[in-house]
Amino acid sequence: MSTITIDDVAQALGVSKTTVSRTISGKGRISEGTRARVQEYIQEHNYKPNAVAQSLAAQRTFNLGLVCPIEYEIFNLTYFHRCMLGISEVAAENGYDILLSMVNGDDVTNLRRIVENHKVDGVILTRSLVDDMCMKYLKESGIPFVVIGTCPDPEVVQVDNDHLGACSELTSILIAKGCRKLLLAGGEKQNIISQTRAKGFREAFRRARLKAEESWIYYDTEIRGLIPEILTRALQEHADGIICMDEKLAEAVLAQCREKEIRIPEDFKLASFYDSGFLAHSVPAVTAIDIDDTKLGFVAAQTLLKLIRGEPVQNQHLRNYQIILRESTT
Amino acid sequence: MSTITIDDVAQALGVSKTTVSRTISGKGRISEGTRARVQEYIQEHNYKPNAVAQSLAAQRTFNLGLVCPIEYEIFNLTYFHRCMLGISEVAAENGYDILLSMVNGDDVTNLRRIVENHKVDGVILTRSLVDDMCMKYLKESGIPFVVIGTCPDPEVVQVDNDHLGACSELTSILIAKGCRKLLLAGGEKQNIISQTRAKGFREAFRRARLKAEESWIYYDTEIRGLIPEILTRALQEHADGIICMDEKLAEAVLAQCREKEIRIPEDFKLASFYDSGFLAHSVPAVTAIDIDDTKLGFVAAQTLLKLIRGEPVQNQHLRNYQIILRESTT
DNA sequence: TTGTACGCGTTATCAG
DNA sequence: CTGATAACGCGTACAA
Repeated sequence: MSTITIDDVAQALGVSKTTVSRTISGKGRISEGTRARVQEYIQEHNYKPNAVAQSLAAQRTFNLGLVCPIEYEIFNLTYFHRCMLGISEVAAENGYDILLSMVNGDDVTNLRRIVENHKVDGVILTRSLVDDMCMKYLKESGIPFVVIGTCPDPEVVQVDNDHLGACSELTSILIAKGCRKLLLAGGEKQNIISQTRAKGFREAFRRARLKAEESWIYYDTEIRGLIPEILTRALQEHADGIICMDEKLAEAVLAQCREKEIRIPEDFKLASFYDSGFLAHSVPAVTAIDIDDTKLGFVAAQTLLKLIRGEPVQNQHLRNYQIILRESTT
Repeated sequence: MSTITIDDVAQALGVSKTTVSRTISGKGRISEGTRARVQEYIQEHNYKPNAVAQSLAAQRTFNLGLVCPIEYEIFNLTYFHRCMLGISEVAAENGYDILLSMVNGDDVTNLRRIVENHKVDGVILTRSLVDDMCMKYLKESGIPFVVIGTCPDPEVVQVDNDHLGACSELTSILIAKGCRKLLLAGGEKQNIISQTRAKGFREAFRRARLKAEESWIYYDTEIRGLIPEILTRALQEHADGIICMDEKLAEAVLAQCREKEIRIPEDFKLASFYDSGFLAHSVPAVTAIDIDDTKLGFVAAQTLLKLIRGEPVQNQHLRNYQIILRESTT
C-alpha cells in the first residue's frame, strides 16, 4: 500500500491541496459538493496526512515525552504502567503520541536528546527524587513539563495523590483501634513520596496527642533484607503493628510473621499502601489503601497539554484514594 | 533559550547552510578552517538540527514503535521493562527514539494511528498471542516489524529466547533426579510462549522414554486461584514436583506447601522460570531459569534497524538462558 | 572547497 | 468558495 500524499489527492480530484487540507481540518468554507467528493476519495484511498510534515508546519511534534527511570523495580513498574495508561488515553484523544525516554540515574543524556532535537512538545516525569537531575534539566530547558509526584520547587507543576492525607488517615484508624506504637516501612528515602507519607504518619499521632518516634520509621527497607530484622525488633519492643509502603513489603511481613508465629491481627496489625489481588486474597486479607494511578496519569497528561497550549494550570492534589479495611487490622 | 536553526548558524558565520550541514554530517569535503569555525559556533550556541525537519527531508522518522499491551500484569511488566532497556540502548546508539503504543486487546486503533500517520519507521511487538491482531495489522500495513516471541507465521521476523530448549533442559534435569511425574503450571494458554514451554516439557519426557500426561499441564493458572487445587491433586496423585512459568506462581506454591506442610525438596520439588531475588533468597531457595530479556530487546531492536535499512535478516533464537540449581530441587 | 536551488508534505496567507 | 504561493528546517544534487 503505497503512501499517498495530499498532492496526489488534489491532482486526482482536480482540485488544489488547499481544498483538500481544508476538508480535513474543517477550517475555511468550501462547498458541500467538493467537500463530499474529497471526503469520499480520502476514505476510499485511506489517505492520512503525514504527521511529520504537519509537525514541521505547525512547529509542534504532537509527542509527549515520558521519562521512565531504568532502575524502576517491580513495584514502581506497575505504578508506572498504570500511569501510562491514563497518559496514553489522554494523548490519543488529543492526537498526541508518547515518546519514551529511559533515563539512568543522574544521566540525563537520553532525555536531553529528545528535548534538544525537538522531538517532544512537553515532558512528563513519573517520580520525583529529592534532588532530581531530570527535573533540573527540564527547568533549564524551558520546555513545558509536569511532575507526577511532589517536589519542593513551587515553580514546578505537580500532580500527585494525597499521600500525606492517605497515610495520615490510615494511621489514625490504627490508632483508633488501640495501636500506640506503629512502624512505618518505606521505599527509598531519596524518594519524596516516602517522606510525604512519613509526614502523614507523624501528623496522625500528633492529632491523637501522641508522639511518633523517628526510630519507628524505616526507609530503604529492602524486602529480603530489613523486614526480618524489623519484626524481631518489633516483637522485642512490643510494637502494635506496621504500615507498609507497598504490597511487596506487606507480603514479606506476612511471610515473616508466619515463620515467627506472630498472629495477625491478634498480636500485630498490618496495613499497606497499594491495594492488589494479593493483599485482598492473602490470609489474613490485608487492609490497604487503594490508589487510582491511572487517574493520576490522566490528569498529568491533561495538565501538560494545557501547559503546552499556554493555558493556566495549577498543581493538583488528587484525593483519589480509598482505604479498604480488612481482617489484618480487625 | 530560543531555538536556533541552521540558517541562523549559517548567517552568523557568513557561510551557506550547506557548509553547516556538511560540518555536522561529516559528508562532503570542507576546509579544516571553516569546519572548525562552524563546530565552535555550534558548540557555543548548542545548535541541534530540528529532528522533525530532518525526518521530513529524509523520509524517515527515526522513531521505533513499541507495542505495549495494556493488560500486562505484573509479571509481564518486568519482562517488558527489561526488553525496553535493550531496545532503548540500541535505539539511542543509532539516533532513534521509542514511540510507545498501548494497545488494548484486539483493538489496534492506537497502533494503526502511529503507523498510518507515519510516526514510526518500524515496530517491535513484545509478545505474540496465538491470534494476534497487531501482528495481522502490521503484516497488512507493510511496515517493517519484528516480534519478540515466537509465532507460527514464517514470514514474520521473530526474535526469541529458546524457551523450548530451556524448559526441556530443566525438565530433563528433574527427571534425572528421579522425578517421574511432574506438573507444569503456566501462563495464559493463549500466549504462545506457554505452549512452547509445554512442548519442551513433553520433549524431555519423550527423550527419557517416558510420557508426559496432558493432565499434568495447567494453563491460565491464576495465582490465588488454581495453585491450592493443583497442589491438593498433586498430593493425592503423588506428583514429584512442579515447574512454574513464573516467579509469582512459584511463590504461591511455596506458600501453599508451607500451609499444607509439604516439604520442599524432600516431598516435592519446585523449579521456576525467571530468576529473581525472591527465588534466590526464599526458604528453600528455588531452582530457576535465568533469562536475559534485555539482550532480547537489544537483538530485536538491532534486527528491526536492519530491516528498516533493507538489510537481510533472519529469525533469531537466542540461547541466553541459564539454569541455576538451588535447594528446591536437591 | 563552497554556494544555489529544490524537494520533503502540510498549513496558512492572501488573492481571485 | 477556491487556488497559487510562501513558509516550516533540513539535506543534497548540481553548479560554480
